[in-house]
Amino acid sequence: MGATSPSASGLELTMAVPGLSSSSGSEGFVCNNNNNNTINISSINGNGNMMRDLDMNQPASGGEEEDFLMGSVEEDEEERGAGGPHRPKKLRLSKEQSRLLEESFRLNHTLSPKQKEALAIKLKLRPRQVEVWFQNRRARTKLKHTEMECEYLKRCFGSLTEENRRLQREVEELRAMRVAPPTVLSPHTRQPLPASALSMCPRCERITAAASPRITRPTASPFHPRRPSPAF
DNA sequence: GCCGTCAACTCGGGGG
DNA sequence: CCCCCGAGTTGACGGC
Repeated sequence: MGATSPSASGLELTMAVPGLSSSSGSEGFVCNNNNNNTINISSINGNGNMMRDLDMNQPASGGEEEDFLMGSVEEDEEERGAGGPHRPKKLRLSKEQSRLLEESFRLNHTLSPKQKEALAIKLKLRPRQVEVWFQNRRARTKLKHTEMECEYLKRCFGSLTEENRRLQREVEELRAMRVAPPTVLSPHTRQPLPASALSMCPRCERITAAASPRITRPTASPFHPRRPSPAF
């Protein structure tokens, strides 16, 4: 589904801050990535994670998307914006990053700290970003599953409603028959069977002797084979 | 302009 | 107390 395909067409990640601990407490961190672009991290959020002033996106310069470190960073763009606390520009993971994340998600839906660290280094993301990606990915998976389950239950509800209606009709018909109940003779004794021994075939809607399959059809059950019921 | 997607956030709770 | 997680929310962004 769409979860695996980031719609980034032309926007690529440019942030690269490998090896930053989420509780390092350092500020004003600046580093260069492979494309000689600078990343400026100038503040820390409440959890001790550095979240602000990360310029992560620039329009791709028309190059190959293989390189997940393309693009450039404008320094301090956030700093002059309104003064208040603003989110950094939205990170769009590159195709390669998404692919690798999906791949590791397929192998494992949760990451150990070591795995997280390794993956973060591999992807040139912060461990926190990898962690968030996995959290969101799990949430998306669960949501998708819930939606599928919901659709399935709706279908079940529909078919059960229909069956309920049919059974109600049968009940009505049986009630009507009580006025003049049919006499079914036992094939063994040739005596009339009690009403409790009778039942209605739902398909042909004939009264049959429920307990003995040999009464009306020697080789089969008194009822026709059931329609396949929805599998739970 | 609206809407869907998604990275990143807050909050509360469980486990060690 | 710390770390991690899930749930819910926010806000940037792209597509229409």
